[in-house]
Amino acid sequence: MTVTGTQAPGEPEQLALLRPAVRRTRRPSSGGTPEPATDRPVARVVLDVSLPHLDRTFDYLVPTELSDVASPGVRVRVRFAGRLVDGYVVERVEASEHAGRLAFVHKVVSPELVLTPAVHALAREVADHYAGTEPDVLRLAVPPRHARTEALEPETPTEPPLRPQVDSWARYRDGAFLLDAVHHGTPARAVWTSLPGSTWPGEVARLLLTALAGGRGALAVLPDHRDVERLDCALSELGGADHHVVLTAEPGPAERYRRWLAVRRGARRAVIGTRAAMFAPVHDLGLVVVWDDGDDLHAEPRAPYPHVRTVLQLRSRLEGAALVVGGLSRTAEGAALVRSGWARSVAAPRDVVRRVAPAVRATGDDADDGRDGRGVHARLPTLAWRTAAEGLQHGPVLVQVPRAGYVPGLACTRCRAPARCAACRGPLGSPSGGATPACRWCAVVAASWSCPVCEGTRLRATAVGASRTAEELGRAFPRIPVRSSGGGTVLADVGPEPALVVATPGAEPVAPGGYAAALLLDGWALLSRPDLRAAEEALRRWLAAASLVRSGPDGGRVVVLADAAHPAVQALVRWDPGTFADRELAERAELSLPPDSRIVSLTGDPSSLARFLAAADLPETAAVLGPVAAKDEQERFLVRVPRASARQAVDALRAASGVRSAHKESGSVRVQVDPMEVG
DNA sequence: ATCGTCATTTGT
DNA sequence: CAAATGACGATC
Repeated sequence: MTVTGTQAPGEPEQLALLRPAVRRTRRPSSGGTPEPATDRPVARVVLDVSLPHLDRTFDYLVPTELSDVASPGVRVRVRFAGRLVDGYVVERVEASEHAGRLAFVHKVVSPELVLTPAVHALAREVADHYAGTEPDVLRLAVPPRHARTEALEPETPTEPPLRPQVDSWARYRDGAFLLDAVHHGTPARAVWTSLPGSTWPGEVARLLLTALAGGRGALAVLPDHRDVERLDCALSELGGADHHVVLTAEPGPAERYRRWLAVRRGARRAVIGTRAAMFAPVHDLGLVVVWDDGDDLHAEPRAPYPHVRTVLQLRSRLEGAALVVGGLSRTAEGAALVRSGWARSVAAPRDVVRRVAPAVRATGDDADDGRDGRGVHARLPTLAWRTAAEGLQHGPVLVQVPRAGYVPGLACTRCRAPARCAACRGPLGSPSGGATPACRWCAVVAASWSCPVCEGTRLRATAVGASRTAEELGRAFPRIPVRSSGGGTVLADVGPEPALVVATPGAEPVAPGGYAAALLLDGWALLSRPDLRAAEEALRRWLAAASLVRSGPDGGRVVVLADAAHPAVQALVRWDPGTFADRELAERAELSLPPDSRIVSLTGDPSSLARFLAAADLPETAAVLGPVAAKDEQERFLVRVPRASARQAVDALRAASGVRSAHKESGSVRVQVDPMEVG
């Protein structure tokens, strides 16, 4: 349904209408001058205009004939500064505060209520947190309209399921507590470290079904489509297939909108999906889950670059929902939530972990490990070689190789510790052409570097490149089939027969009953990436691959090619991501890095950046690092600020964006709060 | 994009 | 000194 109103009348006293309904024009309303509605004639409208200084609501008069459909939540078209723009009604009120003349709502696009009060409030907070605008967030949160789909027969609602068994959650300390809280609608918050194996989809499914059984809605966000499919299967197996929808980028716009509408209309009370599902308008939300929060797919690449974990944190608070941050590993951010007392740690006791975790050994790529022969023998330590050969007698062997294309960093030649800047602790990089190394954050040149660990003075590049090892492995086992997963072709699963399964991180296929062994190659390169999350990320990828290996005492073997003394490697060998995350958090705090401090990256052309920073009234505690050169003749600054004054700094940067756009300044400045990759 | 405001220029 | 012009900022 579309009803069209007319433009604002040119008459002088269509003012703020402090007393509506008193005004009667001479002409009947058919003549082109609309009558304002008698009941709450003023609509507050969020405009789809992403200029920072216009990031607020604007008031419009509702014509009588639109009064019934112009409810909070509908899409509208309104005249704004001479042009028609899209927007959403977010409120209907008696009178406006606006001193000037109000224009009429031009048209109600559809009576469908697409922007719920909860999502409006969430979008506002997300915009504020990320120094962005609400319309930018709404573009991520509300899918484009598909008129034909709106007209279809609506889905019929389903009955909530009975309460499922606590079951495998009993293996976790505080697992039963968590399920109980979710069932009773208590907004519990947990950072959950899942046991290895393929049990997590069932465990997440039980969480969701428990929330439904308690009469509340539920939402789970996972990094990629394969993870969503696994959870989808688990829900079906537990008999919960009718209660949820899958929101991913896969289906076309019509199907996506159909599923989204089923959620919005309350016909489905649970949502599972990838990133964009974090904004799904679930009714009476009682539980939000983010799985594998360390995966960088959880970071939205469009402005204002919100992260799933952060959005769901805000959401759980706004909507009184329980929050579960889960994964096989644990991020420093997750550890920080536990440490601050905001969330509870849910993990299995050590003896349970030891029973189910595969046996992991580390082997350096140094000569002391001993090598024999030529070709792959020369490039692979004996232990790794033997593990693969023995594993292939019993089933498939997984070989994890890092994706090509990581930016090489610099490390100490002697002890291989990643080289950090003496001035700001940022990572050192080598400008092209092999010139003097310089900091990638603050651009200070490291003319005379010495290693703080071993006092070595020479640096070497830490390039990634040994993926060819996998091909050579294949040639070394001529009768064994080699399956490849990664890049364009990602396999969901492989058979139980012996095979070498070469996969890049995140693309590991599942093997029935688990792999007989896994080789995690190029550990050194992963660990010395010039990124503050390099170690955490390496462990996350290793745990993900190793958890696909047969568990228990007679289970599979895992070999990682990395220094056994490195904390991330020790955490893998001992299967103890919790302790590692605590350590990582403490280390980052010492270096004033996230999540202890907040980092905001500012990218743009040099003159815009200079004016922007001059206009930003940053707190005293903020450190401005840079500039360093970025792509397309741009520069980048990092603003580093302690958590306590982070909000003040972000507000200041948002205000500076407002000033910039109000003055119609040329050029652009991209503001990214807590970017995933720093370095 | 467009409209209104206010300062400045131009015409008598 | 009034009318015309233009720069600027808000935009309901």
